Amino acid sequence: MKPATLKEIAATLGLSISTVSKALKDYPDVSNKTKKLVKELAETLNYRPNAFAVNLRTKESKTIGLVIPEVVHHFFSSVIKGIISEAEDKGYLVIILQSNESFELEKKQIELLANKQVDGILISLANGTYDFSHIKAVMNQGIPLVMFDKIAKIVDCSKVIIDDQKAAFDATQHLIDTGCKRIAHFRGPLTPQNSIDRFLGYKKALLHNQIPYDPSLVYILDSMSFEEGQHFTKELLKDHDDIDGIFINTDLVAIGSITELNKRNIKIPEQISIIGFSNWFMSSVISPSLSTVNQPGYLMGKKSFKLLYKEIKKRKEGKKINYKNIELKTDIILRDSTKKL
Amino acid sequence: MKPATLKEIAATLGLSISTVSKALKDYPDVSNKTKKLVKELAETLNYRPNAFAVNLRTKESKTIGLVIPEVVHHFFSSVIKGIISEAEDKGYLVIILQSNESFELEKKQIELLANKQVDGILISLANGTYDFSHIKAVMNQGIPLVMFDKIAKIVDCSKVIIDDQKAAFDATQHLIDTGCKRIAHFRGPLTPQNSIDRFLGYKKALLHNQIPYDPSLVYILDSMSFEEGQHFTKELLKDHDDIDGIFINTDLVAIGSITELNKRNIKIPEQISIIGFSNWFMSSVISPSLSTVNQPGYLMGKKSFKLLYKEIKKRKEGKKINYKNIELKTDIILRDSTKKL
DNA sequence: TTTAATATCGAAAACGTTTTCGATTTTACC
DNA sequence: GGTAAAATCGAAAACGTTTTCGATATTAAA
Repeated sequence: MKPATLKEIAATLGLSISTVSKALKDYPDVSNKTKKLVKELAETLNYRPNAFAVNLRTKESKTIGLVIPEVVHHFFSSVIKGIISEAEDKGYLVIILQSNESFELEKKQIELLANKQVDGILISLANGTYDFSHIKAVMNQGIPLVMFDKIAKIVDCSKVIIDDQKAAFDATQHLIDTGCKRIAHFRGPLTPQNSIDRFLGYKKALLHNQIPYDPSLVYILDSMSFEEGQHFTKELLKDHDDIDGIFINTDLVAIGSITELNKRNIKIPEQISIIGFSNWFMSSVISPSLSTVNQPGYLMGKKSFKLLYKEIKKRKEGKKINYKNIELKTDIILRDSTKKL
Repeated sequence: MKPATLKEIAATLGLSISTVSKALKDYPDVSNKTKKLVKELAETLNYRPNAFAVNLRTKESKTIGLVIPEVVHHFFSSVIKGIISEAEDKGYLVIILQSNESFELEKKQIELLANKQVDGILISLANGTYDFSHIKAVMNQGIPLVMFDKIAKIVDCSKVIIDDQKAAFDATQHLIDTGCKRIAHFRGPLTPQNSIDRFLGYKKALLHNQIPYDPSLVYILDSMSFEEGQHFTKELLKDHDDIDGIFINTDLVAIGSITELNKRNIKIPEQISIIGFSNWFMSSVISPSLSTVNQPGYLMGKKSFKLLYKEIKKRKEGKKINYKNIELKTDIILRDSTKKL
């Protein structure tokens, strides 16, 4: 049995399609009597407006697109959850696509979303993204877009981020405050902004405490995986014998590092202190538990959607959109992988 | 600047809308000459078919809906990844909604998806779901639907699952094989099928080894959280002093249990062996690392979409749909929380 | 040169909705 | 009873596409 349409309701009630439509949406120019009639019949026929027709007519789908580097990832899945719940609140659905940290894939996903005519796009950039014409292209098409977490400073659009530099500064400072003097840094790839900013925060903290910056203590990681954490810890121990602290870009890597140090019976934090970044759940349950920077994923998701929602509304009203930057607070979670103050 | 339409291309080329449409889709009844003309102009105008119009006309959106209990969850995010990648391969996009294990929310999400006219629905049921009329309702509307992992036996539809009972049997048997004689079980809530099946597998293994089944050793958990793992471990130790093994429904809970046992300096596995379920990543990095049942989330996502895709195709061709059940293989991952054989 | 076959195109309906604007009817007022 | 105002409704266009079917133009066959 086919779903009911306005035409059918109109026909059985001897009304026109237009009055039926207006009755259901409580237009002032239809009498209460017919409104009741229409609504009752709509109810019994279980009438649902055809979404495709509504989309075509109103030129909006109440759907947004989300592009993230990786789904199986504690931080990003928290963001997803925040976005979905906030979106649902406002009557929007979310299509999720992942770039696998690949520029080419990211480009493809963005185009897919543009072709599907989503009302807006939320994106966290892939590590491999070095060119932003695909982003500018969809923005030129008039599709509202906001970046979160992994952003590009060069692109003119709304963004919601944390202050990566400050967070990294605080993390490094904590290592220094607890007595570390030779502090290594496992950083991310060269391009993503937050990997740059965290590195700068690390450097700044050294400078601020008159500790000489030694480039040989900085290791550039590629995939930010558990295995890389193990591998570069081995490298570090091979290269240096005087390390007493490591600031590591991501918890997952830090956990790899801890695993390796545990294997070698190197005492954490007595011999080497470790501080991570992101506050993955598992950081609280490994041993020793990992001190880290808390990155509010769920909140970031909520804020990102809210910002996008405002832009979607402004666009519909034909108003000018002023890009906004939101910076979320981070804090340091002290656990057992760093010494007590 | 507005996006180009067929009408515009037709106008500037002095053709009709229909021939332009047909030219772009390589219909045989339009000459190569005009095909080339049309395609070139479409290219330069960067023509993209209006998705809303196509949806309305073809009555399909190339979009499916996915309802899961929880996004921030290692197993489910693996499933999501599998679904998304397989769907994209076939030209489908995925709208994700979460039920938060609530029946009411699940009902709402299903209706949302039905109203959006997705081409199909993938669902893993909430713990709280006791009635299935909302599922049957969308199926009666002709929307293909397949269940995965948390299914309901009573509903007649395609399903992809693991053999929970066998997996639980194997896990329990492994405890017995390594010398455990008083084995407790932390199970999930009463309703979900896999929580029932895992319990039955546990019981069956006891029976199979002539170990008496003691109901006081079975604890019914509600939220399957880390905290519940800690809490019920305390309860268990309070209630019994002769436990030498626990089979725990979910890794996250098992990790809570390990944390509690570690805190009390109870040696794992020497005093108490633990085996979990699902193989979350963190299970490999806590200490002691957790023996567990490997549940292939990514593969389950892929298989689920493939099954749904077949049903969508069959429906379009007007053919009858035969529901299928797919059972995926599991295996036991032996780590340090159980004794060696 | 006529006829039949084929190649090429366009008109038009349809998908189901929203919304403007004009037409008709009812009510209020003097 | 007549007029103006308000209330109530419907016709119709529009959104942009797909597809059927009929019309014309071109070619091949006789």
